Amino acid sequence: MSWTDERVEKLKEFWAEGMSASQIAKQLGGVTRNAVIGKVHRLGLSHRGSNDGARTAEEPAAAAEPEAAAVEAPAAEAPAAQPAPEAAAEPAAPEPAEPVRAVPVPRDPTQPRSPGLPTPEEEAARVTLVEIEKMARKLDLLELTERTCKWPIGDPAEDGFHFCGLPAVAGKPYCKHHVAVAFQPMSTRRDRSRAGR
DNA sequence: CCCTGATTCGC
DNA sequence: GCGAATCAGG
Repeated sequence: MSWTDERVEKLKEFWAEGMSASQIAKQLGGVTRNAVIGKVHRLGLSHRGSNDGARTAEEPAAAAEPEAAAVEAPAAEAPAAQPAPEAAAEPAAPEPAEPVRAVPVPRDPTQPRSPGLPTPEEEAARVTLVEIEKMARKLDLLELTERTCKWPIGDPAEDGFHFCGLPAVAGKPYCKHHVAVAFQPMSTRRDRSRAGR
């Protein structure tokens, strides 16, 4: 791969957004973080903190690039409710390098659930969640990596919001505990709706 | 050990 | 110009 115009543009964009070199490298593909860093330096856009004379592209989350826009909250799944097929084989599961507020919290353990179906297993899962949360590393958004559990804990809008942060299962965005609750196969759903087939 | 960016230097 | 290897650090 070479530094085409587009790729350089993305590089600038990502770098400006605060992505790490390795993250950018993964995003772009075909390059290593070293390549990215090298290019960044050659472009003279090192210091991210201070904007140089030229105005930098500071699009919050430009919907320009489909790939770039693919920066969805990895925890966008509805935990304990439906399996997330995305984790199966995803080329890109970029870290949220931007303020994520659209994170569907796994449910505040203290809050009652949907009145109607407190499934025994859901109940169990929920109880388990609070247990897991107790041992969470409580990582900040910026501290997340591909090897840390990205299970959100708390309300993103609130103060003590954090992520689980325990070692993530290889290839999945969550730790083994949260994988267990997040990727529950359609189970104990004995309602065999005839309509289904 | 995981990760970060910075620098060097042969290509 | 490029980027792997290396360095220096968290």
